[in-house]
Amino acid sequence: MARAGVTVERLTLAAAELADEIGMANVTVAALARHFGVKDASLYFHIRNGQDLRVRVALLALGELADRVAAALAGRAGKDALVAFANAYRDYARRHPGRYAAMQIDLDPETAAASAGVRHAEMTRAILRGYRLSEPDQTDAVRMMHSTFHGFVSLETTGGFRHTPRTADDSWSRTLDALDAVLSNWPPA
Amino acid sequence: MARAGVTVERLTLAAAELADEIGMANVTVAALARHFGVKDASLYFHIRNGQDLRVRVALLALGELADRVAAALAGRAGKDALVAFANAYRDYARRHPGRYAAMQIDLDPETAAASAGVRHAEMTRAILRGYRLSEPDQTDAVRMMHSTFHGFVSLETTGGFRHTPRTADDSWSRTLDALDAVLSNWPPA
DNA sequence: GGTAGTAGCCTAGCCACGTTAGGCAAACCA
DNA sequence: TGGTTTGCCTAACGTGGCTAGGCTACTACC
Repeated sequence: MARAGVTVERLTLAAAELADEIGMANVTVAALARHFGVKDASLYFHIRNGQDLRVRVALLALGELADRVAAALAGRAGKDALVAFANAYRDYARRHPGRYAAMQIDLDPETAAASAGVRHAEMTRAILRGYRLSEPDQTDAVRMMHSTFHGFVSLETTGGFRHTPRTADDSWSRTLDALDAVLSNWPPA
Repeated sequence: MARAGVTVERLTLAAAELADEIGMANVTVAALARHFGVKDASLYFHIRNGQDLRVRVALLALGELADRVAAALAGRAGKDALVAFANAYRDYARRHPGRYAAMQIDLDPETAAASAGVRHAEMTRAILRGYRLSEPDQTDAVRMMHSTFHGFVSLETTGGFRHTPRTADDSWSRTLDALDAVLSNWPPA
C-alpha cells in the first residue's frame, strides 16, 4: 500500500483541472479518486463531502481570478483599466470554464467574506474611480458592470451567440465601448 | 393497477414546478416518479431519458417567457418597451428560478431553431427599432442587452448582491436607465 | 532502535439515481 | 369477444455519495 500522497490542495487542484476538462457537473468524488488511483472512500479523509470539494474549487478560482485581474489592472486607469479588467475576466472564464462555473455556487456569508470575492469588489470599485461616480450610483454601476461581464461570458460559453454570424470578440469589444460610454456619462436619477 | 394518467405534458409541467421549488439540479427522474405515485422505470415510456426531460422543461420555459414578454411589449416603444421587456424577463426568472435555470442548458441547433428562442430574438430586435441602430451595432446591442439582463438576474439569484445594503430593485432600475442612455447614444466604432 | 500513536488507505456495505429488458393487465377497437 | 395497444410493473445492473470499521506505514519519542 504505497501512499498516494493525497492532500486537500492536490485534490482541489485536480478537481479544478477536471472541471475545466469535463465540466463541473461531471466532477465526482469517484472520478477524482480514480485520478489518484485511490478508492472513493479514502478521499473522505481529506474532504468533508462533495459539496466541500466544490466550495474549495470555487475559492481557488476566486483567488486565481483576483490575481489575474490585479495583474492586468496594474498601472492602468480609466477605460484602459476597464478593458484590462474585462479581458482578464473573460479570458479566465474561457480558459477555465469549470473553475468559472464553480465560482457561481452560492457561498455561505462567512466563507464569502473570507474569500477573494472581497478583492474583486475592491478592484471593481477602483476602476470606477476613473469615472467619478458617487454613491449610490457607484454601487449600481458596479452591479451593472459585473452583470454585463458575467452575462456575456455565460451566454458565450453556453452557446448563446452561435446563431448570428458576428464574432463574440467583436461584440465584446463594442460592449466595452458602450460600457465605457455610459460610465463616463452616467444618467441622472 | 389503476393508471396514473402520466403524459409527457404533465411530466414536463411537474418537472418545471419541481424545479422551481427545489432547484433544477434536484429534479430527478426518481423524484418525478414519486410525485406521480409511479415507479421510476415507468417514466421511460414517456420520455427518452433525464436529459430529454430537462430539454422539455427548457422549451416550456422559453415559450412561457416569450409569451409574457410579448404581452408586456404590446403597444410600447422606446424606453417604455425596454423597461417592460426587462421587467417581464426578470420577473419570470425570479418567479420561476428552476425554469430559468433550465433555459440555460445548451440546446442542439435544430431544437434551438424550432424553439421560442427565435421569438425572443425577434422581440429583442424589435425593441432596438426605437433606437435606430443598424448592423453590426444592432447585433452588438442585442448581445449587450441580453448579457446585462441575464447577468443581473443570474447574480441576483445566486446571492451576488447580498453584500451591499442597496436593494437589487434600485440597482435594476438604474441599470435600465443606463442601458437606455447608451442605446440612445451608441458610441461610434 | 524499539514502540506507541496517528495518518493514510482499504474493504464492506448502505442508499439514491439512471436506465434497460421483459412481463402483465387495463383500455380500446373491431 | 378476442386481439392489440398502451400503461405500468418487477428485476437487474451500473454509477455515485457516504459511513463504519480495520489494517499498515510513517513519525516521534523514550
